[in-house]
Amino acid sequence: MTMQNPARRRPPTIHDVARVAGVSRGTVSRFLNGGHHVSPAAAESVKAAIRRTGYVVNRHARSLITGRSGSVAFLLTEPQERFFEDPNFNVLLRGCTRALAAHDIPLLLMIAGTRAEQQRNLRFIAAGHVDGVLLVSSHTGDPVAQQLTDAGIPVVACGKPVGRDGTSARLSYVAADDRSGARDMVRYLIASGRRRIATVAGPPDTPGGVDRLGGYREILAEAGLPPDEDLIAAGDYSRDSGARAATELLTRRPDLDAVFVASDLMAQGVLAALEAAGRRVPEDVAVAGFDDSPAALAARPELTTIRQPWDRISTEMVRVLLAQLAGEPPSAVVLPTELIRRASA
Amino acid sequence: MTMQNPARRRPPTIHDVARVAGVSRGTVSRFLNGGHHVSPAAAESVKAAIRRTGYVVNRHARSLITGRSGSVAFLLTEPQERFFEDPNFNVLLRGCTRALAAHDIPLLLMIAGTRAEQQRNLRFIAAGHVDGVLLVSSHTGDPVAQQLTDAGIPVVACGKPVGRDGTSARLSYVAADDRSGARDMVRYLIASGRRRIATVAGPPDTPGGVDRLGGYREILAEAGLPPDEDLIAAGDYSRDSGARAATELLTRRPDLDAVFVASDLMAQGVLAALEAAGRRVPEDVAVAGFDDSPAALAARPELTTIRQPWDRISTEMVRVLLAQLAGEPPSAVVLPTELIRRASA
DNA sequence: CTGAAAGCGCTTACAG
DNA sequence: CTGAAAGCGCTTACAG
Repeated sequence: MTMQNPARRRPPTIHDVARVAGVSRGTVSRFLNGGHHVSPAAAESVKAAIRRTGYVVNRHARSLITGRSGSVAFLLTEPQERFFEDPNFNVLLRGCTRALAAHDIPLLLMIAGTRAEQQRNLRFIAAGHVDGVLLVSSHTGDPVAQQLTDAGIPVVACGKPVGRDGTSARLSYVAADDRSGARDMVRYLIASGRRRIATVAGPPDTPGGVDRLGGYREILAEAGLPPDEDLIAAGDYSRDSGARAATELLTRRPDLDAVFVASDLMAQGVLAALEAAGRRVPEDVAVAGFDDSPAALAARPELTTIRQPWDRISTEMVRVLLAQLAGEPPSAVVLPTELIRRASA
Repeated sequence: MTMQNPARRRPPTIHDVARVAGVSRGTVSRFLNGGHHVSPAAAESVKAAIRRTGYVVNRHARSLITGRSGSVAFLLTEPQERFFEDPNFNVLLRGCTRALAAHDIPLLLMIAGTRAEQQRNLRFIAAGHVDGVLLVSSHTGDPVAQQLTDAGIPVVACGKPVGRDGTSARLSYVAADDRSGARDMVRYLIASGRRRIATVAGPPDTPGGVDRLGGYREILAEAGLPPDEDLIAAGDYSRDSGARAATELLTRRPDLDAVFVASDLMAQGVLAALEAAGRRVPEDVAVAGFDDSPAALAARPELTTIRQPWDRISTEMVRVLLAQLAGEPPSAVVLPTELIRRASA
């Protein structure tokens, strides 16, 4: 770790710019930081000097004095196997990276699947190496959000935190309207004539697991369809768990004519199980997914599903975080979903 | 951007540690940087003082003086639509993040799909804000690798750069053995009795596009099968392009009995086109993919494919980059692939 | 082995 | 509006 490439010459500093512009370093710095208290003439010559020298601010020096790093962490505490398999993750990560880049803010990617990794990242963040955190973590048991807010770090979570109590009121979040999306889909299934509608829910410690199931129950009740726990199974958002849940549902209720599945990936598993059982989709059984991920298009038949506005979710997360960095209080943003009709239902 | 959370008190500095340990700041710093020229007794008291104060080094101050940022960029110059859709991307990104985290090195994620984004990121990197770059970019026309090495930045590319000339000899890379993987698969198809073996190649300006096609041609020749350009089509690694290519191949050679496809995603498209044409897989036509991505398992039937060792690719990329940061010369690493048998061939 | 001191590049009151 | 100066927290020769 000792060698420095000799071809790499030392970049120009604020001092070089000041000399070329014929002003003091303080004036250059003031120009860089908003241009207040800088005369138009001075501003002009500084601008020209910056161009001429190719000056780029040294963020380390700036951070040392301001106490802010100018960067943001994208922290993934989800056990990575599951979430990295989720195509939504890419859209979210890309969106956040882009939205931050528009503000010249680098994104540090941090993965904390294990407890040890969580601690290491927490120390790093608490040491002030990032100004704020975009948090992706959907499980209740996860103490990271609380620890971060306790440490005074601005945090914006992706998805509604489950089991929020009073102490976590400081936590901002951005989420799609899971409940409303579920309601739309089940209403659609009923409207297309289905009556024995099963569901494969997500884990009960995730917002998607709770609210999508809640919406399903509500619409069934509103339609006067009797509640039936035999029509309800749960998975862990993986493809395999969807297949297992569907097999179980078919055993309990062989007469089911629709399955509302809480994720596209699980819906792929449901399709496989239905095929293995000799059921035709959508003729015998309608299958509806959730997410409108690439998995929905890869499925055969292509999935009717609920689109989550991932592009907007990512830009909103960044917007809310930057607002907090600027001193505004935490806020919650819930975004509408959209029903996408394809071949499976 | 002005408010500082008042609850966030100033973290301990090296000065606090020195005071508690009863030594000078220089001694603490020497302890932190390898412990050379520090007596065992001093080391002990410093260690205790660090624990007691909860000291964490201020990386900005360190970077300011060492000229090194202690961080690394993961730079994606691929037009993002395509590569973010690629499930391999996740595995690679996660692997690199983890491998770097083991060395306490943060990863900055940078996306440069457009020319403007490339320039912005290039400026950021050349300004010394990262020590090295893990580069993902598979297209020849892409000047980023050259610009980075010209600027004296250590770079490790993922995949063999196409059209390398003498001037890019400084560029390290880590890649799977595409040619050998393609040879294995075509040999397997021949061994299972196929004789009219078509291929859907990748873009000719990507290493996968060149070497997988090259391996295909070689084995056909070695087996004494006549070369036939009608059996060769190309896609752009997207699912749709695979479907289009397969449709074209079926028109030109309706008698084909196998298709070797240069990616699993394109193979999904090939499967769809074959199904639409009424061909059974693998009975009428064997289909083989490449990558062993999640797409291979999502396909129906599940794909026989070539596994790329993405875990090893990512750890090797990080190893080679760290070696370069330590002063070692660039190097190339080519990793073996593995044939995975499933239902499609 | 260890301390005192200089300096990395920047920002920010403080005077003028 | 602008300059001179202090200081952010650290590393590194330099003496001892």
